[in-house]
Amino acid sequence: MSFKIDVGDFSLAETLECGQCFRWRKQAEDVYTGVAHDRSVTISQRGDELEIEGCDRADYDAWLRSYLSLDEPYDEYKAILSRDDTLRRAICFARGIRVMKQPLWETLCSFIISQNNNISRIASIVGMLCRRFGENLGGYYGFPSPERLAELEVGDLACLMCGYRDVYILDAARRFTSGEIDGEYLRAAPLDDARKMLLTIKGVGPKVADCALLFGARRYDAFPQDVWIKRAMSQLFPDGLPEFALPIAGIAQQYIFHYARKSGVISR
DNA sequence: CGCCAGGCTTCTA
DNA sequence: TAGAAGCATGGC
Repeated sequence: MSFKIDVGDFSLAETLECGQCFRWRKQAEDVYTGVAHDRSVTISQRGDELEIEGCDRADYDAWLRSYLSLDEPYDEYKAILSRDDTLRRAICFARGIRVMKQPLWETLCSFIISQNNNISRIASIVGMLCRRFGENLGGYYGFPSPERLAELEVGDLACLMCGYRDVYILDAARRFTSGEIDGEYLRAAPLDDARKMLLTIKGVGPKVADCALLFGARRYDAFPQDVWIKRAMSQLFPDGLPEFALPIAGIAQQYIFHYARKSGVISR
């Protein structure tokens, strides 16, 4: 069973391959399979049409639409950001990118793994983490809960081959389980206070904290700065982003990140 | 062999 | 308090 959805100004490939998520696999050109909300979903895009398998329309309305941020006013966001010529160029380079809304724990854990690592290996470690510790949902696996991981010892994570990040994952899982890390607070508190809460986790610094806030807590004012963004900022925005962009700096961040990595305009 | 990857912790001056 | 070394692993 499958159904179709019309979308405008959206690219499945750009959205899933711009480095914000790690559980989607390309099956063919513009065809991707991933696990979201404990379902294995396959999405194909042809033009402005998505064909969706693995969930029904009610699921789309309940969570998939929001997961892909198809419920967000991107025409408006892009119009605001395009007031700056450089931002407009970055957006035009990959107009179909949307910042997804992923589960907080999955996002935090994935970006802890991401540190000093490359995207393909991040995806491989996350995949292993799910296969080994996630719930078997019938041939595919959910993302393991913090409670599940919190009961493990460091040695149990050796199978992930994630190096020194094993202790970070466990610390995050335990702090999440204990309630010290509170999703509601992260979504509602002033950005700096939310960031401070995340920074108390071992192995979580400013970059990972901002990724968790942007991708996992819908904090569009968070602005993760990795090596590519730092290069892009010094070369394109030496005085920082224009002020009107700051409330949605995180949206701008994703266009800049992709532009910096793929356009060839930014040098190392 | 070296360098790099969506960094962070720890040590040092 | 700023800056550099050290850190696991794998691809090139």
